Amino acid sequence: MLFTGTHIHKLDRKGRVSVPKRFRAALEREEFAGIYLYQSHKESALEGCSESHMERIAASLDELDMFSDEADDLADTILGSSHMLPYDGEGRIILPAELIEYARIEDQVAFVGRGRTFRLWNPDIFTPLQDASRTRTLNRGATLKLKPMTDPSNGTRPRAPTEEDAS
Amino acid sequence: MLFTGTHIHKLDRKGRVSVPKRFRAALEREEFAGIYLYQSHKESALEGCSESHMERIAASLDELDMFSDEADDLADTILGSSHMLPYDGEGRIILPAELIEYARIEDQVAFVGRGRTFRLWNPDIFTPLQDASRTRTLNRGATLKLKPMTDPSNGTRPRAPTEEDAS
DNA sequence: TCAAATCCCATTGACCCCCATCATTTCCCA
DNA sequence: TGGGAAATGATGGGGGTCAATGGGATTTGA
Repeated sequence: MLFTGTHIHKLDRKGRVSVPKRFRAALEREEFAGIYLYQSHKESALEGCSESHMERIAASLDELDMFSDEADDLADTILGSSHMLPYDGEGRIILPAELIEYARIEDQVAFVGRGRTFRLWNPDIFTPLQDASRTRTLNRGATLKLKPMTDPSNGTRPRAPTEEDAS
Repeated sequence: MLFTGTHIHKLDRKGRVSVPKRFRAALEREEFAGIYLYQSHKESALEGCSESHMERIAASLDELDMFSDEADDLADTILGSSHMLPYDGEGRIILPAELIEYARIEDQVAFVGRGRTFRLWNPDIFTPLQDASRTRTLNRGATLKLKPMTDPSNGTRPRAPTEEDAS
């Protein structure tokens, strides 16, 4: 139920690309047989997630002030630009032209796991960024402070994020 | 539940290596029958852990600001570069070429226990480092401050008692 | 009526299952 | 206590299976 690893697949001339088997397996329990994609506002990449995660995003947006500029912008960029993409019989999706263009994808697509979400990249763009990321992490001496062990019986998050988390 | 000791195994010509029995035993209760590996950002080695440990990493990342640069970097270097490697029937994994190259592994692999995680090394690289590290520890007179015993519900029992234990 | 989406089937190559052998440790009993 | 048998873990390799891919045929919808 985690998206991990980097999987590079081909974009065929019909605009189709196979969703990695591991990712499909992580989404097995979802009601909708497919994925959601929207444009990343930070990177030249696409954000991908499950239907239930998309609902979580919508719910979080609901909690922001309905009329704040921030909520407006997020709603537009995430919900407004998101695409619901069903698999075909072989577990492929059709990448909409708008998204291909936005992420400057050519003939290959890198599916990059980020835990509960994932990203789609042009591998030629992602690889150097990942190297840079690794270097920054090393220089920063960053280590991740791990959460205390939770009940191993369910492995899920203990709570929903709150506004304090953003501070 | 702990990874301890150093175990050197052979990498065969199909790129497979046996995971030490002791390590597999430590992972017995995991849902996923296999291990996760990713490139260490500090050493010429691979970091290994269980699925539930990877879940912990993902959950910890989730708590950082979703859009912080640091969380982004860590997600790319850990979650994005991790490989989910299932055992075959004999308890072996296939080491991806990318990881073999990164850790400069040749025909042997050293599995080095580090408690809740472990590392994979080229033994020729690890052994001298281990000697150096032992010397440093001695010179420094380092001592470890032990945590108090925690609740008996999960951590303390090393394993279920077997009939042999009665003897 | 045309274009795009979906279905269907063929191909291929990597991965995984299976079994056979080898090495090591453990066990048993003289 | 030593030697040998049995059990267990590590290693090697063949071949079947399935995920990824390509492309034609059929349907859908504008």
